[in-house]
Amino acid sequence: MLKYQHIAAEIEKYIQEHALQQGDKLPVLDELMVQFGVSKSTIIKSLELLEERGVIFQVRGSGIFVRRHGRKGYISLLKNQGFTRDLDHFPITSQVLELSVRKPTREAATNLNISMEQDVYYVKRVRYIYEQTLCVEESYYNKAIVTYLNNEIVSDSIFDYIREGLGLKIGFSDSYLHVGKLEEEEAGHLGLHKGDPKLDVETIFHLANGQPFDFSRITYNYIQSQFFIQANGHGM
Amino acid sequence: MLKYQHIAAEIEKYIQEHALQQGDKLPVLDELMVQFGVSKSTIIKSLELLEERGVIFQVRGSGIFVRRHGRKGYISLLKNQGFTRDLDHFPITSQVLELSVRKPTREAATNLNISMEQDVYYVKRVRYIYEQTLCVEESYYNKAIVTYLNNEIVSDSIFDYIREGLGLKIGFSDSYLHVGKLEEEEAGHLGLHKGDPKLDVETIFHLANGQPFDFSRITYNYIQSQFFIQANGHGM
DNA sequence: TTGATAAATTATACCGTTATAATTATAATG
DNA sequence: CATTATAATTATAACGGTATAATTTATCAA
Repeated sequence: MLKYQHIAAEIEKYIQEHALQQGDKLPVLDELMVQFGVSKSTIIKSLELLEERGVIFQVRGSGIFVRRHGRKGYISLLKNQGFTRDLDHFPITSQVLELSVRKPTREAATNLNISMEQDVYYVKRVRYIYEQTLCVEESYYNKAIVTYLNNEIVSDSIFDYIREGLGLKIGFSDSYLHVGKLEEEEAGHLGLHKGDPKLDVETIFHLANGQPFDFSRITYNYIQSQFFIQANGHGM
Repeated sequence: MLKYQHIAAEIEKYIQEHALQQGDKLPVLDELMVQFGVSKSTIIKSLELLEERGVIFQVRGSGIFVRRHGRKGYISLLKNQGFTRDLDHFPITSQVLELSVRKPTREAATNLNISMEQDVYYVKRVRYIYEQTLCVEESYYNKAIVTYLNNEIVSDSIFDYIREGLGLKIGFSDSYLHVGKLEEEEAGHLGLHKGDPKLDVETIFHLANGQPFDFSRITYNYIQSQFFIQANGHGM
């Protein structure tokens, strides 16, 4: 693990263990430098990482402060690993409805940037939180990249497997959100009624080298659907 | 304007003017250094900014590449200025339903971190795209920070006024999303029916020094509601 | 006490450099 | 020709430093 990542993790751990609240001040830069025995630029890199993740914010001339969202049980739309992290104190289970190799739909092929003759893994899952259905997920994985999947992997965390099992580096993702009304079939899976509200999230996941490897559409149960986004000033 | 911001803007302009597509390669670091006549760290800072904004991605050992989302007409959930930027080719208009000084609700007071006796500006607007209603927005501005508002400002861009008119620096924001069914009153404003789907987005906007100054809830017309989010690997 | 002014604190911009890791291109090998 | 080894390219990590801008604190004057 890189120095700056390690330091960032240490600082984050410190914040959690000491239950620091929004606005609480952290040690100043020079102090952190001495404390961790690294150069200024390394500390700055760590702090930038934490700022990007929404853990802290920095004010020139003033200091480094804790930033914490108060609401629990919300799913982050930025960490694209979703539930596993945010809802880790909640009992999440998966039911695999289908796992097969097939040809992609036109839409999937376009988003994965492959031809319609190339093979993909198709995965359809229902996710539960407590006894309630959380969402239905349909995913297409480019089989040229994600060469192998089985029921065990798919029941667990596919992304962990891609990282550790296949040794691939996951990069960025583009998500598109739509609100609409449930179709009959979707409503059945979610235990809701046709015409009820739904949130569809389409995401294209890319490797660190820019190749798209996963196109997925998740349909959320509107009753369980709470999301949050932390935006930083630079994007504005 | 800072050097690295200026360079980032130049690079972004270059990408747009030359209509570069996803995957197209930009000049290498050393070349950019020479081209802009600045040090390596400054170029790196510019590229980090563009990466954070989802404009480019970098691959070690390979190069700097263009990243572009293909779909038009989607509202970014990260640039919290919303429409003005994303939909700037679409005719967006506002109708101010109310502008008044009042005491905040308990919820607004909590989120603005003030007491219920302190004054706030209350703004209620409907936003239209083409002839369709896009959303209804209710906002509470801490009057101790946003000292003055009038109808003209509120019809235009409140955030531009806060930045330029009041000289305040806007920092980060926390947004919370819920999907639900429209109430009678909301449906009326949006030209929809009670029980139709809706997306509620609550956002707390902070100044760069961490003070919350605006708490707003936007209810979107589900028919016009298309959003996108670009996530970067570091957050994962 | 108040208000203005100066000083100290603190994060940020920017410079320059060395070392390293990932990728890609090239050469060597069978 | 395919495979492997090597070299070149390229972004990233990490060091250390000076200058600057924003904020907070201390100082002083009224």
